[in-house]
Amino acid sequence: MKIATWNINGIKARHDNLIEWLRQAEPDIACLQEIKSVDENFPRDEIEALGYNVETHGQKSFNGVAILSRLPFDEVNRGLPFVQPDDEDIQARFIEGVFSTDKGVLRVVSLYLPNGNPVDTEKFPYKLAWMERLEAWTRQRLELEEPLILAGDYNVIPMPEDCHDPEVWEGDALFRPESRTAFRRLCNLGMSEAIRSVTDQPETYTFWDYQAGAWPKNNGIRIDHLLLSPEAAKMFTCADIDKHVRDWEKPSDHVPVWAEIAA
DNA sequence: ATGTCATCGCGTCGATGA
Repeated sequence: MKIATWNINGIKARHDNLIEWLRQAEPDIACLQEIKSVDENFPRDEIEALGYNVETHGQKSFNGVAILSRLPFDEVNRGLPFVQPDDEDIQARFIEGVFSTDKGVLRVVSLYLPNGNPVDTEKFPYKLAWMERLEAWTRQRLELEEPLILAGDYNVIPMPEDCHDPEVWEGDALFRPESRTAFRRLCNLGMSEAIRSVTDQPETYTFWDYQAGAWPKNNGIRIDHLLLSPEAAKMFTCADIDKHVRDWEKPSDHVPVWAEIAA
């Protein structure tokens, strides 16, 4: 089973690219971020025609996540649960789907972690608080001892080798020690990272800025990740990045990342 | 670390977010 994640940077702008990629890559489950659309406007018909069930958690203009799945959804949960009762999450950044496979239950999350810049505004503490909530949620889910995959745009550069020039990223919310530590804490719960399970190569990127010729210069960063619970990691077979998609007409600034598990 | 892009609001561009 192939599970992919892709920040498409707007479903309206990326519709044709998404359809083409689904045809070529044939993921069983595709987690999308930044659909930038309300649920009613998400173009489900053509995607459903390709054999996918579609569940979205959208909002107007910004954010928005979705899961496309060949397997039917047994359960869908929208929004990362609150830690504080007054901490109402109005930003659509989290959706969980539950599926039944031959090997049993499979849980997949599509998440879009807050960017956190500029760091001297309320955006950075919001990012860190969101990561704390994600860690608490994950800790609870791990008690179920089920295959669980957290896929999405984490807006975190885990290590210096995950960017072209670490000095440039010094102080940025994507590379701040607090962000990296929070990501590491999540991994240390027992979640393993799909791409780093198959390669330790530097310059393994998932995002290239639209600006300053970042793509032709390969000035990229690795911020899209798939984290696997121990039960999912046991079934893990391979992972890769669909880098070629960045060369298409009207590309997203992110490319798809995928993992395959024997289920 | 800016050679950009997507979205919205009502406007043919500016603000905003990334």
